[in-house]
Amino acid sequence: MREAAATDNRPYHHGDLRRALIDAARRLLETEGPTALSLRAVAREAGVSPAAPYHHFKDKGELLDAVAHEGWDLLNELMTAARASHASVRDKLTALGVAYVRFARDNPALYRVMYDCSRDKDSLPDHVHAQNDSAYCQVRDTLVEAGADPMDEQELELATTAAWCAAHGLAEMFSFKQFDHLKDALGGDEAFLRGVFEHMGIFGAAHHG
Amino acid sequence: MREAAATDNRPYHHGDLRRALIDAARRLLETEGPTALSLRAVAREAGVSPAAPYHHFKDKGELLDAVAHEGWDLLNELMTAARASHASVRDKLTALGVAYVRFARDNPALYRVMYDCSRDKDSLPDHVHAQNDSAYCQVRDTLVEAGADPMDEQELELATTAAWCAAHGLAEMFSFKQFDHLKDALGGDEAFLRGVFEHMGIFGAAHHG
DNA sequence: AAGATGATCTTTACGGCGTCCAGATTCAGT
DNA sequence: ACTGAATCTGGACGCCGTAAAGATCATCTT
Repeated sequence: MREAAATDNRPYHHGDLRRALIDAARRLLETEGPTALSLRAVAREAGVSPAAPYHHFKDKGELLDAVAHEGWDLLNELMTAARASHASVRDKLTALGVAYVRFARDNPALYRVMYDCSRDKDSLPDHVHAQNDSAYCQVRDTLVEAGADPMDEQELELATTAAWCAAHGLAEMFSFKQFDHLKDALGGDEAFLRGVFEHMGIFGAAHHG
Repeated sequence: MREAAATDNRPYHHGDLRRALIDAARRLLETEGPTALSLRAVAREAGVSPAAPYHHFKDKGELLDAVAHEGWDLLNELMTAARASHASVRDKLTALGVAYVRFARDNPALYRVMYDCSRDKDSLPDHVHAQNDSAYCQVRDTLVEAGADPMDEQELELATTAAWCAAHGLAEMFSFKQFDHLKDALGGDEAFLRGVFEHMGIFGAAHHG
């Protein structure tokens, strides 16, 4: 299987295999789900031998880390946009929570990889928690805007952590069919989200009534 | 618990292999972690051939389902006890939340299996959500005690769901080392838990000053 | 220009996995 | 005691992650 075929423009050395592998992994993740995401399948999808990825990633875990990294970046972007597109502090908080859960709903496999990678290391990636434009910091800063005392660091961290936990919990519960009838009764996913947030006293969704 | 005769005494037909397999799985889960939990390893631990489990479980998933089932039962028991051992409604709610997260902290591998099995089916087990003494119903009933209107079914379900999500989110975040400094600053795991719950407006942990 | 060097990719191989199948063994009902 | 069903073993298949050794190619040195 040398070069022979003129149509097979793939050279022996792939241009940017690292990039291609990450893309292939994300493609597989969307189409086949997380259980189908084997290193060999990714290599196959990228049109390369099963051992090729080892020249770009130490092991399967490192490839998944790279995929997860892009997931966190995307989430950070979405939350930045959500925060920016509302005026009042209350609306910003709600929008942040809704954007978070919506991301998890729209990218369930990616969301899972993001937390699975973190769990394997007992640690979230730095750019999720520490970095300035991280999702964590966006929530924290908005809480300060909302009146939290930035001097009382512990309370502020607790409140941000509480918000993060609440959003993550809702994101994971969201897909269970046990809540389908509630979603229907309330008139859709979005209303369900806001309804739950209302009761969490964190994301302060608009209360009706 | 029936013992597995390690000597040559073992009869061809195991007494209760189904039971022994579940116990072996739980033993492996505690000692080796969730990644080491293969069907073959479980069979090995139970002193039986790799194909033997197939006479008691359709596939690996069904064995995990059985393990998860016992996990939910244990969680239900712990929450029943937590609820019963406090007088005031507020203390009951706090105790329920703390018991939940404590269970996840003390049985991380089991907790993981419980939700992985559910996610694979997009559905929580019935006896977790519907059954009368389920964890869900315990929280819901306590919320009614706390003054929630049982006639307003939707609001009650939303509040219970919010509590569930909050507890699950905290349970999953708990192990990340990002929060270690907060735990230390607050004086331990327990204080951290209560601190977060305080901000969730659900489990109504001990009032702030 | 020629050759050496190192990076990249392939081939092959190993052990472990989930699962199926054909036998061996034992139990239960006649 | 005989028969049939239930239970367990041994072996096989194709997948997986990973490692080692060889093939191919880009680049740097001279």
